[in-house]
Amino acid sequence: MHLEVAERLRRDGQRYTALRRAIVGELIAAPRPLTVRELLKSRRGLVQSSLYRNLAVLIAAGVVDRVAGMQEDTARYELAEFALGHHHHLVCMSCGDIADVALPKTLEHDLERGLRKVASSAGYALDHHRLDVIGRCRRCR
Amino acid sequence: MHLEVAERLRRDGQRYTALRRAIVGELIAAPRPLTVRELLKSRRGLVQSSLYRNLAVLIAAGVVDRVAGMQEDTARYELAEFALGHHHHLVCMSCGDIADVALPKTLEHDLERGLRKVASSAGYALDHHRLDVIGRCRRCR
DNA sequence: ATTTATGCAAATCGTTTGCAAACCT
DNA sequence: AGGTTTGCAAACGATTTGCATAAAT
Repeated sequence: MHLEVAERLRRDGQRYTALRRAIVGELIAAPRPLTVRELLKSRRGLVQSSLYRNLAVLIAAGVVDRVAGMQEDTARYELAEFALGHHHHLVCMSCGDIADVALPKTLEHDLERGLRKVASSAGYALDHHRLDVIGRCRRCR
Repeated sequence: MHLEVAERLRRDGQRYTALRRAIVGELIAAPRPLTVRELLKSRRGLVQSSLYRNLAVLIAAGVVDRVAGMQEDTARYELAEFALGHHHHLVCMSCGDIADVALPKTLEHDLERGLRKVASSAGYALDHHRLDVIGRCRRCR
């Protein structure tokens, strides 16, 4: 994975520094998208501004995706699709927790096809979509 | 529409003040979700804090929904589903513009069914979903 | 040697809150 | 009067930026 990431950064004219490697390592280890606060706690001595700057670089290089939580005041970050595959998010409306989910392939396919049509008939060129499933997690039921 | 809104506020123990009426009026007139900045410009003398407070009241009463834009740093507001019907958003990844769209009924229905299954098998109780279609609008093609 | 990344502190931006005056019933 | 809403200013929290130092090529 690190090799792939390094390659993507190189293609974008960016270095794969120790800090970036550490951040990517955390994201690889995490079972779900992480907030900046979580990332900061995971590594002592990690500085906010550097973290934000590196996340921006990683996003620009297509290595990381920024995803919105329930209350959109705190962003979360996860590895990009090339690493995690296409998926969506289950968001708990009570505690804000997030889990990754994938749709059945046929449904995802139908959806994709429908969206392309809907987008083009509105004059939009479809790039991608994001789908969040809002509900209550096991603990918050 | 204002009658319906008044009723919902009343049910929530809230008044339908002139300011709230004005805000709802703007949202009714708008062809798409509006930002706080847009709402502020639309009415001279409208104060930020009052606007935010009233939006909170309207959201709590189920009259308004808050929706996330592309770069989730600026929220947008629109009338709730009871007024606009269930729909999704086309978001321009270049200019950030937003348009409302609906999926074909059968697709929406299949999606709903699939999501319920996916959610429950992850231990979540489905509440609702949000689907954003990201692309480039006509002008940004 | 020159460019790029980092840490630290200060600045920004959207949003929220405290408080006193205005409003409604 | 008694509780609610409003305006204004200050407070907040997430994110960004300026600048001097450290690291990488």
